[in-house]
Amino acid sequence: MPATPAVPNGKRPTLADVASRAGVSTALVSIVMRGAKGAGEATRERVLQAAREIGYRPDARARLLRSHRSHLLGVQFGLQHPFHSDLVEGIYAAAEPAGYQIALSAVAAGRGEQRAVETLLDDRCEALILLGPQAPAARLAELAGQLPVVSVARRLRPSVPGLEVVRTADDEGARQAVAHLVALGHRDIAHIDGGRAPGAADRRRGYRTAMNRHGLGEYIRILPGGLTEEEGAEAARTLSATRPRPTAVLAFNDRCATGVLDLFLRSGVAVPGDISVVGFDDSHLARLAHIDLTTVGQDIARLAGLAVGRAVARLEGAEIPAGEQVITPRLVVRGTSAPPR
Amino acid sequence: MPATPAVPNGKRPTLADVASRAGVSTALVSIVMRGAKGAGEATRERVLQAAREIGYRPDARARLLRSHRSHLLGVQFGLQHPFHSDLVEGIYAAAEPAGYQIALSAVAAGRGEQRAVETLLDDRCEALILLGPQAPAARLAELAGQLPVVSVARRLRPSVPGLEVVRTADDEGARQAVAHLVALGHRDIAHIDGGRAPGAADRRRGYRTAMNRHGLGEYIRILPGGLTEEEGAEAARTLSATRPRPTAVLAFNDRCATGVLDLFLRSGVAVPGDISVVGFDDSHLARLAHIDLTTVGQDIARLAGLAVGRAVARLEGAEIPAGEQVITPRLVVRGTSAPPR
DNA sequence: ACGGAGTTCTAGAACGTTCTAGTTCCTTGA
DNA sequence: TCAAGGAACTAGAACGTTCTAGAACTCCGT
Repeated sequence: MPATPAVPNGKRPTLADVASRAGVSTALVSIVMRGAKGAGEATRERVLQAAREIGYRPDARARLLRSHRSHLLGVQFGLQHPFHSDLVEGIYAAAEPAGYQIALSAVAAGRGEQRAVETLLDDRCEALILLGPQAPAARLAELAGQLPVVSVARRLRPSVPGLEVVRTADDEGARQAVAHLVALGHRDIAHIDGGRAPGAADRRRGYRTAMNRHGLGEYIRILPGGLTEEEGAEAARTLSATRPRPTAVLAFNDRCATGVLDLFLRSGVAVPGDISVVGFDDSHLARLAHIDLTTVGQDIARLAGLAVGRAVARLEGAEIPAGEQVITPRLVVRGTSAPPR
Repeated sequence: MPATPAVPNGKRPTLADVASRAGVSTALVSIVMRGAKGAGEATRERVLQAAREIGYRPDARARLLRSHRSHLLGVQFGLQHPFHSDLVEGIYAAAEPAGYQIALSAVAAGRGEQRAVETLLDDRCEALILLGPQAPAARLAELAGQLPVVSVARRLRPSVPGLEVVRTADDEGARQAVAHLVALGHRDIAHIDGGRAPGAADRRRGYRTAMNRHGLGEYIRILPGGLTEEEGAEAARTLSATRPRPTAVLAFNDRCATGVLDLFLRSGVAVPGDISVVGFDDSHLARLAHIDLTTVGQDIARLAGLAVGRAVARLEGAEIPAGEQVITPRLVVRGTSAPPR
């Protein structure tokens, strides 16, 4: 039972408490706690022992207040996006070994991006990592003027000065999906798009150019969709009533594709027998055995690692040209795509 | 364009900067920024103007360091649980009007509860709200000895002293589900459980007692499940091969139920024609038009509000007896339940 | 015996706020 | 005219750290 309350008064133990117990100065305790050099082996042990005994934990806020560096990366993410959850998981994993902490700020109903970013700034984050930000480019530029900012999964055109961008080559992903379907023998391939969501424009463009390149321009059909299951199902409803019905469909993302799958199953359209379905993201969802979705894999760990990497590089003064890191996606073939019959 | 950099040197503007620009003391600026009384109307305007001009934002950490109160609630949640996302959303909404800020700390692969809680403590949170904590009761008790702790959606038995518990009456929920199915005419009702997940034991118990109470003890069948789609699908696979096949199934939660639904659809078992399916949580998932799941609704907004409320009450010194807040769930009947044929 | 070079340690000033205890100045009532 | 009371404002000490100097001590070669 190492951590009994053990505080003289009611307050939380501080450097001074440890110091007086170990019979040294607070400065020395600080040195020991940070693992800095400049303390004798014996004293170090004694201090650590004292700290352990009274259950001392350094006060992160006081620490940050004093030291010029905060080693804090602010991450803005959407609570309702599984893809963001996966990214955050990757960001945690990448930040720890680099010696940085993560401050999370969620975008949710009644809590917009503006607010989310403000709290991060108030917490003195050194850099911002924004997942799929929807804020206008001007706002991002303004932020980028204040501190390093990394935008993940959103293309910015023209590029905002000082802003780092880490994204998947969405157009290339769409091209790969189309190529896969064409190789299977499909010709009539529809696309359910993501409207104004980040990446949607690129995926739409990639689909269109791929179709044209394969000489299938006449089959191009883009249905308004979105990034939720409901919007996918809605588009699928339209699709299933269309004659002739396409033999394959590329959905904006996995959530959207799941909605499509579900509606098809319910209305007796066999997948992949009657129609092939391809998603985008390779989120946890797609990998589930009972969904088993063919999808365009975004390398989430890589995106996260790169986002952290760019932020850290900028912070550590590397004079890298602010720029775009584009990651090539990789098609993951699973059970929802097959030759048309 | 109100927020140009506008800082003399490269640093972020501070109270002193505003003070010298407005020609007053830092103390007065502090008063004005906090909206405290004790400043003249004219000066107040002048200070605010100066602050606006140089783009001043108070430093949250310095502020917290000085003022004894931090008005910070630490929230631990699971990144991969949609139900937690919904709760967090509700917590944000409840905390704001109460004058509290939220610090998020995620539990993810490679980042356990221990670590998540430690960072919250380091940030000097005043109270902890733990969503579905898995930590042993002893650990929770230890925490509760240090600061107010609210455990959401996990029953603790025997009750841990000093710990606040906010939860849904899981057993009652299961009873409602069974009653609904029985009223529809079902007798052979199976339950896919949640193993060691928070709430699972209570739901299991509720199912069992309800079955007995309706004189259906001989039909009791509990399949090992879990809280993910995969585990639900796995159990459904077993179930669909069982003869005689139950005419209804109560799944541990909505994710699990979704897995069940999907497997049934794929294997040609009609829902609700051949078998009725009931979930638990009423998360976003269940409400999706294409899933349309009958489910036991947890009042998420209420749970969140209560969690914040209890934490705040304890902080503001209300000497409420530490105790359990149990919320009665409400069955939401949708499209996956119908009379057996 | 002495100067230099490490080491190990300490005093005290930051960091950007809020808080306590005043001080100054204006009203106002007797 | 004067004290009392309040409003408007300020100086300076906190808060719990880290950082900059420098002090005290040891170890060496000369």
